[in-house]
Amino acid sequence: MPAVVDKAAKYSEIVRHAADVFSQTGYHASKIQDIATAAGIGKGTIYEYFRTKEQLFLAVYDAWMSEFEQIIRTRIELAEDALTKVDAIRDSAVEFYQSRAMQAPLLLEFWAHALRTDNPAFLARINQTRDFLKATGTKLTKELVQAGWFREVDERAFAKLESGISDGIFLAWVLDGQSFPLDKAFTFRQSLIGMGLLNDDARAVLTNKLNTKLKRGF
Amino acid sequence: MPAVVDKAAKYSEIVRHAADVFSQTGYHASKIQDIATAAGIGKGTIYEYFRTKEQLFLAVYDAWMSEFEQIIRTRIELAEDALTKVDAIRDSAVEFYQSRAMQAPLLLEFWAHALRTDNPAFLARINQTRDFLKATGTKLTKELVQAGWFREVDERAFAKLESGISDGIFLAWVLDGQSFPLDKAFTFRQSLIGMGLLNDDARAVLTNKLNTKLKRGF
Amino acid sequence: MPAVVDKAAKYSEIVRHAADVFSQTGYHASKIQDIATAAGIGKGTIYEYFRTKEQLFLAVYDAWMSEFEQIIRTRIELAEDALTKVDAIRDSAVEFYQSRAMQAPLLLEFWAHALRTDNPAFLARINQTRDFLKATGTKLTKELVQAGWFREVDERAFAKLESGISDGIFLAWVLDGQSFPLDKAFTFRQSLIGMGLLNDDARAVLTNKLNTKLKRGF
Amino acid sequence: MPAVVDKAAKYSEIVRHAADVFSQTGYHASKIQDIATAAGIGKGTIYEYFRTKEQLFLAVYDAWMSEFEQIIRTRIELAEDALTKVDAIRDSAVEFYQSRAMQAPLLLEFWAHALRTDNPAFLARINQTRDFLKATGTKLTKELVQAGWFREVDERAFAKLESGISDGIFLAWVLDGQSFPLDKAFTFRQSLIGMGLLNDDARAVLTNKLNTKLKRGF
DNA sequence: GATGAATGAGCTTTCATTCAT
DNA sequence: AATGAATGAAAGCTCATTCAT
Repeated sequence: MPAVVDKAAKYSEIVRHAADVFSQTGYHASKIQDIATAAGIGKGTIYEYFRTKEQLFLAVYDAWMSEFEQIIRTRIELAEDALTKVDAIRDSAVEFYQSRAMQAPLLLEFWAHALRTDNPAFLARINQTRDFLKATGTKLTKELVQAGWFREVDERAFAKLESGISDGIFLAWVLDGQSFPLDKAFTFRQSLIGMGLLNDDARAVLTNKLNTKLKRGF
Repeated sequence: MPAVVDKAAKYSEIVRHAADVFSQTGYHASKIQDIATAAGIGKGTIYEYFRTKEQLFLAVYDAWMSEFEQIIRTRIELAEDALTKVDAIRDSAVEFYQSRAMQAPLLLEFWAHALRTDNPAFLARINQTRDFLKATGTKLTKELVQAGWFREVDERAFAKLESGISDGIFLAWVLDGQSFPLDKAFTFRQSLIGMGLLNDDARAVLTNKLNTKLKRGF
Repeated sequence: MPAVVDKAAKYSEIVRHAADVFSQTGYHASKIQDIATAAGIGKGTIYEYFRTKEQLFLAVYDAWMSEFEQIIRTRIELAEDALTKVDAIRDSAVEFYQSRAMQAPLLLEFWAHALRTDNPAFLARINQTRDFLKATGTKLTKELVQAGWFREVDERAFAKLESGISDGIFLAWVLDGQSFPLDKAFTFRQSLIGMGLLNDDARAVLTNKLNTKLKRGF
Repeated sequence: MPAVVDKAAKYSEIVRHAADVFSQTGYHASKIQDIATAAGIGKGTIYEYFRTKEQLFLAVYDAWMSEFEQIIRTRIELAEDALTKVDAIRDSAVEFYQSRAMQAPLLLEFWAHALRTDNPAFLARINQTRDFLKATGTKLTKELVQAGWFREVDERAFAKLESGISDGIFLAWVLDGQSFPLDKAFTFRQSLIGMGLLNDDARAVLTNKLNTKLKRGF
C-alpha cells in the first residue's frame, strides 16, 4: 500500500520537489539527481514522467501559474462588484508572490529561458496566463467604465499596462532582495492609477484617501 | 601597425562581440570559442582580458548600462524644465531599448543570473543603475511638485514605482515578442500617471489631450 | 550476465588498467580517456568510482602496497626462525620489485606527488607501509639480538635504516635502468650488514661465507 | 649600469630563481610566468636562455649537482688520509642536503621526470653524478683496503651500494618530513658499515666506540 | 513500472611557447 | 636583447539521458 498509487499523483510529487530544488539552486545549477533524491525516487523514474529536464521546468511553471489563475478566478467569483474585484486581483497577486518569495527568482529564469529555447511551449504557457490576465483586466475595466467609476480608456491597453506594471513591481521587489513590502507597493500603485482614471465625481469623493496614500509611499 | 593598439580598445572590442554572441545565442548557450571567433581572435586572448565567462557577461551588461545612464544624463542636461526632463527620460529609455531589441532577452538572463550567482558584483551593478534612476526620478518628482505641476506624493516611492513600471513595460514588450510599439506604451503610461498626479489646475488644462491618449491605447 | 557483476570487481578492474596505463605513460602524461579505453569502458564510468584522477592514482598505489604488505606478512608467518624471516623479507622485496620492474618508476612519481599535493592521504598511505616495515624490522631485530645472533643495537634506528637502504637500492636499480641484478644487490647488502652486526661467535662461523660474498659484489 | 651584464650571469640568475620557484611549488605546478616574475624579468626573456621549461628544470638540477660534486672534490682534496676522506664525503652529503631541505622534494621530482621524459639528457646528468660518486667511492675503498683498514671487498659494488644507501637515507628523511637528524643517521650508517668491513685488528681497536654508536641509534 | 550504472558529448580554463615590436 | 600580447592544444570533469535488468 504505497502512499502514491497513481501516475498523476507521482507526477505532481515530482513537480513539487523539482520546484523546491529549482527554486533553491536555480534551473541551470540543479541536477536531475538532486530532484530525484529530494523526491526519494530513482533518477530514471523522472524520465518515465518527463522527457527532458526542460519539460520538468515547464511543468513546474505550469503548476504555479495554473494555481495562480485559479486563485484569481475563485476570488473574482466571490467578489460582488467591480471595485471589490479590483482588490481581489491585487490581493491574489500579492499573496501569491509573497507566499513564493523563495521561488520568485525562478520565474525570471523561466522567462529568460522561454525567450531562448526552441521549444515554443514555454512562451505559449507564459502567454496563456498573460492572456487570461489581460482578458480579465479588460473585462473588469469595461465594467468600471460602464459603472461610471472610470473615465473612458482603451481597456485592452490599460489591462496590458496593468499586467506589465504588476510584473515590473514584482521584478523590482525581487531584484531589491524583497526589501520593501509588496502589498504596500501594490496599494500605492493602485492609488496612483485610481487617481488618474477615476471620474471627476468619484475622484472628488476619494481624493483625500488617495492623497494620503500617495503621500505615504511604500 | 595593428588596427587595435591599446588594451582598452581591445577590451571594448571583445565586449562588443560578446554582446553580439550572447544576445544572439543566450549566455548559457554561448561558447567562449564563438565569441573569440566572432572577434577574430584566439580563445586564449579573451582570458587575457576577462578572468571568466561570467566576468565577460558582467562587462557586457556594464557597458550597456553605462551607456544608458550616460544617454539619460546628457538628455536631462539638455532639457530646460522639469516637464521636458520627464520626456527626456522616457525617450531615452524607449530609444535605448528599441535600438537593442535583439539584445533585450539578454537583460532578462542577466537579472536571472544576478539572483543566482555567488558573485555580488552582479546585483551591485544592477543596483547602480537602479539607484541612479531612483535618484534622478526622485529629484525630478520633487521639482514637479514644487513647480506646482504635481500634487504631493512620496517622491522616493513614486520614483521607485516608475522605475519598476518601466521595467515591467519592457518585460511585457520582450515577452510579447515586441509586438506593440514601445514608445506608444510609454506615452500611454505617462498619460495615465499624469492624469493621476497632476494638480487640479494642470489637469484641467491637459484633460482633453490626456483623455484622447487614454482612449487611443497602444 | 555481464562479466563484471559487482562494484568492487569493477573498481579493481579500473585500478588494474590504471596501473598499466600510469606505469607505461607516467601519471602526468596519462589521460583519463586512455585508462577508460584500456579498461574498455566509458570515461564517465571512471568517475563513478573515483572522484578525481588523483584518487585513482592513490588507489593504484594502495593496491600495490597492500599486496606487498600481504606478501611479507604471509612469508614471515611461514618462516620458522628469525634468520629465515630476514631472508623472507629480503626475498619478498626483491620479488615484488622485480615482478613490477615496469611499474617501478611510478613509485617514484607517487613519492614525488605525495610531497606536493595538498591531499594528506598520499603521505599517510606511504607511512602506513613504512610503519609496517619499521615495526616488523624492529621486532625481528629484537629477536636476533635476544637469540644471540646480533650484538646490541638500537632496534628502531636499525629497522629504519634498513628500510631506507632497501628503498635506496631500489632507487639505484630504477635509475640505473635496472642494469644490475636486484637480488644480488640485496644479498650483498645483507652480507655487509651481517658482517657488522653479527656477534663475534656467529661472525667467526660465517666469516668465510660472508667474505666470499663481499668479494663477489653484484 | 645594470646589475647583470653578461649572458652567463643572467643565465645563473634565472636558474637561481627557477630553483626557488620549482622548490616551493613543484615542477608541474610552477608556471614560467612565476619564475619570470620572481626573477624580475619578462616571460619571453627566459626563452632567450632556455628552449623549454624542461631545459630549465635540467639546468636547475645541473647547477645543484655541479655544486655538490665540487664540494666533495674540494673537501676530499683537503683531507689527508683515507679515513678523513670518508668523513669528508659523509659531511659533504649531509650538509648539502640539510642546507637544501626545502628543495629536497624537487630532487625526487627530477628523478621521476628523468625516468619518463624522452630527453636522454636527464638520466645522463643523473648518472654523471652517480658515476662521479661511484668512482670516488671505489677509489677510496681501494685505499682503505690497501691501507689495511678494510677487509677485501668488491670495491665497485660497495661504492654503488653506499651511494644507494645515501639516497635511501635521504629519501626516508624527505618522506618522513625530515623528522630525524640527517647527520646522526649518516653516522649510524657509517658505524654499521664500519663494523662490518673493518679488519679484525682495526675492529678490535674501535669496537667500543662503534658499539656505543650502534646502541645510541638516531 | 522503477532503477541506477554507464555513457560521452561538451565546455571552460590553463599555460607553454611564439614572435612582432 | 627584451618583452608580453596572442595563441590554441589539451584535459579533467559534469551531467542529462539511455537502457538493461
